[in-house]
Formats: sequence, C-alpha cells, structure tokens
Amino acid sequence: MILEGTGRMSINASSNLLHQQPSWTDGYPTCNVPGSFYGTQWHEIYPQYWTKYQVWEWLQHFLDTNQLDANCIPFQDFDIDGEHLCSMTLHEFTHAAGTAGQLLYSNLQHLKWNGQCGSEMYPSHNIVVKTEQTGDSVLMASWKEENYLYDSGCGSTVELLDTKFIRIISFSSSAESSDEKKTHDHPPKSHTKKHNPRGTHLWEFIRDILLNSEKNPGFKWERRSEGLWGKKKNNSSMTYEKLSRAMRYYYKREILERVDGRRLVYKFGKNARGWRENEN
DNA sequence: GACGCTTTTCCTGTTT
DNA sequence: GAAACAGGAAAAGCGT
Repeated sequence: MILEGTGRMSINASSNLLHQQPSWTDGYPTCNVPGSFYGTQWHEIYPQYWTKYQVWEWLQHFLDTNQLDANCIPFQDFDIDGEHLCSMTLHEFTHAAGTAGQLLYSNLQHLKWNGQCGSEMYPSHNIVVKTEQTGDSVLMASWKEENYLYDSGCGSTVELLDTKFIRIISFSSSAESSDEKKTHDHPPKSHTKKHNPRGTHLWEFIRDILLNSEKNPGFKWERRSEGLWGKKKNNSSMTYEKLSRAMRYYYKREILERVDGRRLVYKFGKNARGWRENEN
C-alpha cells in the first residue's frame, strides 16, 4: 500500500546545492545504532553489493550530510541495487539528479575505489560477511543474522515533520494472494515467533527509527522504514492498516496523540519517552 | 494454567 | 468512490 508517492520529502530547503561541496571526506557521522534494525548498513560494504534499500540509505545520507532538499534527488530514479548503481554513467547521474547527480557520481566513485567499507572506517564494527554460492548472498547472510527477511520489493516511509510529529509517507506490504495470506495470518506455532511484546514496543520502534537517523535539523526521512516493523516481527502480512490500528491504541495511553485534520500524521504524547533531543 | 499486557487481525462506520 | 481514520471485538504471543 502506497500512501503517498515516493520521492517526496518535506525538509529544510536551507542548503545551496551549487555552492556546497560534499563533506564525505570529513568522515561519516556515527550512526550510533547498536544492534541496528537495519542489518548491514550501506557504509559497511562496497557499493557494488548494496541493496535497493542501501542505495536509498546512501542517498538519504548524502542529503543529510549536505543539507540538501530531498527534491534534489528523484528517489524513484534510484530504485535500483548497488550493482546497477555502479554501472551508471556520469551522464545518467546528471540526467537523473542534475548537479546533485554529479556529486553523487563523484562520491560513488570514491566509495567504489577507496574502500570506505568495513573495519577501516568502523573499527568497532565486527561485520561478518558470509560467502555463499549465490551472487546476492552476501547481504542476505547479514540480514538473516538480524532475523529479517529482506525483501527489496517493499518500501515504507516514516517522516518526522518536526520534533514531535511523525508522518507515514508510504507503507507497503508484500503483495499476496488470498491463499498466501491465510498461511501468513495463522502460521504454525512452532515456526516463528510472531511478535514479542516484551521486546521492542511498536512506539519505541518508531521512535528509534526516527532517532537513529543521522542528526539533522531538518528531520526528514523518506524510504527509511522499509516495512521494518513487519520484518522485525517476521510478519510479512503486516499492513499499514494493522500498524495504524496498533498505533491508535497508543492514544488511550497517551503515548501518541491525535493530530486533527492531518492524515498520516502522528504525534508523540506525554507518555512517550526518549524521543526528545535532550532526553536520554 | 491463569492472568495481564501488547500486538495482530478483522470488522463496521465515519471522515476527508 | 477511494483512502484514511476511529474504535470495538476477539485472538495470539509473551512474560510472570
């Protein structure tokens, strides 16, 4: 289910693309996501091995780092994996994203040949890359270690509008036949843990995916959640409708508050903890 | 096993 | 009319 078209963001348009050099050489900001929801992150592996999601992560990081408006990059034109991305020419980057495309191309070349991945950049990370026979197994192995079933076909988006409001930009569930749905709705008990209420709460999960973005005063996210709640619960039948019902239960507990007149916008309530910038 | 809590699933009705 | 919202009800899964 796509609630809103991809490629859209509402962010600060405070930066000037033409006069700002990319700051990649300054080193990447610490993501500070121990036990990340996202599995292997884009900066931990070579671009050639990125998934679609990691390509978006990289684009998002580029926007964050350079304080760029999201409209600078048409995300829909980068709905590709790392291998495809690396095969793109400068002309194709420029055609897709203009001046930002040139910068993206330049940065990608740097990443491809200077080896930003792995232990040199992140000595504290101990990334285990399992080599399997299939070509795409490198990433899959890491995803599996995080108990996620990576599905590059789904895309979901959460946007933090300011320091309190959340907007669901898109949420997609895997397209299933009714037969498939039946099996997912009632999986055998012995198969998987369907959810873990004593583990991560939904609102904490939402909070964390917001907070774990690179620090940026614009608070904008696009394509960041990737259906992660469903992945985290190993529940491929999760939909926006179900997720939003769970979120509405938080109204009573004042973890979330209604935002009248605004669709797809949620707001942290007084019982939500840990989302403020000055709060630990 | 009972219980409480949280989440999931399904549903109907309302609002935008 | 479609999408999103609201909320009731029941059930599932987990910890105690």
